[in-house]
Amino acid sequence: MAQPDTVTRILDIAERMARQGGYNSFSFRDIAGEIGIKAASVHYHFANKEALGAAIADRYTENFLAALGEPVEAAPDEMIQRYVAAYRSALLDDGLMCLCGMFGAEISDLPAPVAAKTRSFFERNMDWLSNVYVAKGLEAGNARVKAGALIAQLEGAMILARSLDDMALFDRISATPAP
Amino acid sequence: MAQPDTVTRILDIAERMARQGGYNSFSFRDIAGEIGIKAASVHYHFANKEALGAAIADRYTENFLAALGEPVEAAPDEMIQRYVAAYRSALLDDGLMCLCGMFGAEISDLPAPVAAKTRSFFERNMDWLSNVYVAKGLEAGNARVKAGALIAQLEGAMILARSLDDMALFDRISATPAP
DNA sequence: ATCTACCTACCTATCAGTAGATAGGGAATC
DNA sequence: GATTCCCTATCTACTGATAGGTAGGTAGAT
Repeated sequence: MAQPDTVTRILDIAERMARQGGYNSFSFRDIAGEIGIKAASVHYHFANKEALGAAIADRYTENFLAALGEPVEAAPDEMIQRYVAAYRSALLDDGLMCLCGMFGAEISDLPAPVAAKTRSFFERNMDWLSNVYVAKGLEAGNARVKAGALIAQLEGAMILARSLDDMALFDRISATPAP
Repeated sequence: MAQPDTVTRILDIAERMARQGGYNSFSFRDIAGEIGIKAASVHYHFANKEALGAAIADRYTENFLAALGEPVEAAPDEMIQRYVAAYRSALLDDGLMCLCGMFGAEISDLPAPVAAKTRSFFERNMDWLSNVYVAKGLEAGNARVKAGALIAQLEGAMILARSLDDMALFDRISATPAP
């Protein structure tokens, strides 16, 4: 079997629940129940809910960026394709919303540490994509807006595809300039 | 004073709370407290939470589409501008997320009636915008994807602008083609 | 006399969080 | 080699707050 350790299982379950229904949709009780331990035992690993929320946002960001590699690792167009593919995988392989897209929508209601990690996800993604667009020849300011436009479109495309229950729409949108 | 009636106040408060933190962030208790009545009295107007959730999604959709007018009311480019302005107003005038963007992110965790209203918001918006793009000369299929791309970008731009606390980013993104 | 819009008073379920006990393992001490 | 001690990971048992929801009553207007 080689079950992952308890901390990993807590993070996995909390992340999955949060990516379905947001910050208020995961609970210590449900997580514990799924693992087969008691809710109080989850508190041994994560002092409180905002610590767990921040932990899943942090892990999500690290994994996401690690999967992307360095922004200058290949030709800019290939890196952009890779960026789109990362969202595509989150949507289709996981069958879930982007965690930070979800938290981003809820940002004004999140505990400060969770909001900060969410913001950091977008800042680091903006930086990464800006570097790609700069490598493609854009001026820094324009690169940043272009980065924002792509991130926005991909987050929105996830929402739209899931709401309309039409996953193929994600691919069609992510290949289309918006305005 | 001319306070709006209780039903309207309930809807207003529930909508505002939902647009901040999602479906799980508004409660009969909080709504009642803000109006100055008891939680049980809110149940007189809305039998249960999913009825209230569906009601705010429905009212939001109707108001949104009413503000847009008919898709062929003016030149296509002007209608697109008007569409962008509707999101801009939701973000900047209200200072809130789009209700259905929020519900769309949470769609897999919503009670069926609320999910249906959310889906309906996007379907009707897709129809409306598709008509604009058709009027602009696009073939129906392409118009639909173009519509999806713009809706996605605007929903995502709201998330991004709020997460990065940079409202000007919304305007820059909504004027920029994404991929 | 009925309807509207509220009320009090309650229910059961769930929430995050805490205190204190315990079983087992490993390491240091005798 | 046995004993002591501590650490880890869990447990039981609880708290106070909050959730959605219900039953039944009531004052005032039509």
